Amino acid sequence: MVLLKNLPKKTQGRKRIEIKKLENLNSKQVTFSKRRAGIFKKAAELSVLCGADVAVIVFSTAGKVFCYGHPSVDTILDWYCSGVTPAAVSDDTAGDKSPNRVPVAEFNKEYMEAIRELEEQKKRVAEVKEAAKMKKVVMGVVGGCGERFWWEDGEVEHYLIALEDVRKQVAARLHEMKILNGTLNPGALPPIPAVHRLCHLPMMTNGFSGHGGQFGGGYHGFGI
Amino acid sequence: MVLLKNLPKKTQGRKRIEIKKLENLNSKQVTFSKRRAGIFKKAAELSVLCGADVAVIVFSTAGKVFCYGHPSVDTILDWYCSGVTPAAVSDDTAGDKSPNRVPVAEFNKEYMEAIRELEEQKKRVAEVKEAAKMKKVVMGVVGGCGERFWWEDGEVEHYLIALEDVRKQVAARLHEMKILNGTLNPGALPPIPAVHRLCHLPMMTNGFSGHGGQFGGGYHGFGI
DNA sequence: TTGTCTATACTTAGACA
DNA sequence: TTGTCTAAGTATAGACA
Repeated sequence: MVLLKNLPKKTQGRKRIEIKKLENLNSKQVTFSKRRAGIFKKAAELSVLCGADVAVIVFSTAGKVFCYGHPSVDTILDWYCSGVTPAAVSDDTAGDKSPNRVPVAEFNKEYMEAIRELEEQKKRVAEVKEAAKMKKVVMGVVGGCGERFWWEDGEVEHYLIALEDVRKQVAARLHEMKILNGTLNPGALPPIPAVHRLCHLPMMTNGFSGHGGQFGGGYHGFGI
Repeated sequence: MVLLKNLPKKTQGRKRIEIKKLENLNSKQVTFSKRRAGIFKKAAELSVLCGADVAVIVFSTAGKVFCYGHPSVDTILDWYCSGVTPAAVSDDTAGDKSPNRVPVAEFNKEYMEAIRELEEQKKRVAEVKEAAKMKKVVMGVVGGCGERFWWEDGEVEHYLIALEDVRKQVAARLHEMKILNGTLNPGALPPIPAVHRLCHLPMMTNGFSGHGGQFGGGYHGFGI
């Protein structure tokens, strides 16, 4: 039975759209805002529900950065970049048969070729590395691509770590709060100083024993 | 009018859940899989619809890494870590009044304090930096946290860049394909070698002129 | 660990403020 | 650029394979 009352609808409601580049600038911006918030919320929910650690980084076409991370974007990036995952830490000399490698050998020929080339490059790097006599120093990158320096003592490292800790706390507190409710506008943030790429967590090379409580208080409770 | 036919429903349908830690291991794992896929799909859609560049990194509690990125996770991380965003590149000496800074001055006292401490740390680092006589060398980190070395010539850099290019292509091709359809299982991936944190894109310190076509062919078309 | 199948809960396009 | 309002398009909880 169909109601023919034909009462005027206030809106047409949501309309299906194709997933393709939005041409209208305004709707593109609006959609970007809404969906970005949606993704952050989903990420936060995944984090809470499953205890997962998540980082989401989004660049708008205008070049603005938006990000979300739990326990913090930097923490996730540190883990990711240093490959601290137990399941992922594999012996690089084991070759494709290692159970820890991605089982994509059959993906396609192109992939196989790339892998081969990758291994070759690795060998070359290893050679050069050895040629460099393995000279080791403590070092870091500060302030951006153009401002590299190095030192051999541990003093500077101390400052850098302290610096990072502070920044982490600030960034984490800022982003974590109320993301779940969509209340906080996860706005553009200042870029992470390159110093954060410093690999200063040698104790984390083979486990995750310290996942949760990096910042003492622990703002796992998304509340507030 | 209510239909009292009372025909047996096949399922109860989706049920509302609280956003809190799932205790049941199995449902936690299932939820993790489904929602993770959902987020990747959303990220891919955002990327296509709005031309945004996105990276999503997820660590399961088991320590597995799952990620999605467009144009690639590494590219996004490079941009993020080096702070190449036009809108985000600000004069660090400008202080909180700089229009490019996040307008969160009023966020709360804690934040203000943290910022203050941050600035102090920065000064200290700057001091030490100067004390180090700004000695500059080309350097990198290869293989992980424990294997640092440096060199002064540009030859090694060449290899490292080549290495990264190859890896980028492989990773990008692997993750981008069919994420939109949820067809490809965005499985756990090998960790990014620490070498990727090398800041080797000095030409990207002040603009985004080369966003899209990093890999020649350009796999913007998610199709296939 | 992933795919399928409902029935629902949740997200969001479009219009407007 | 964000919030509101609807109606409709989607994602997904739970059960099973």
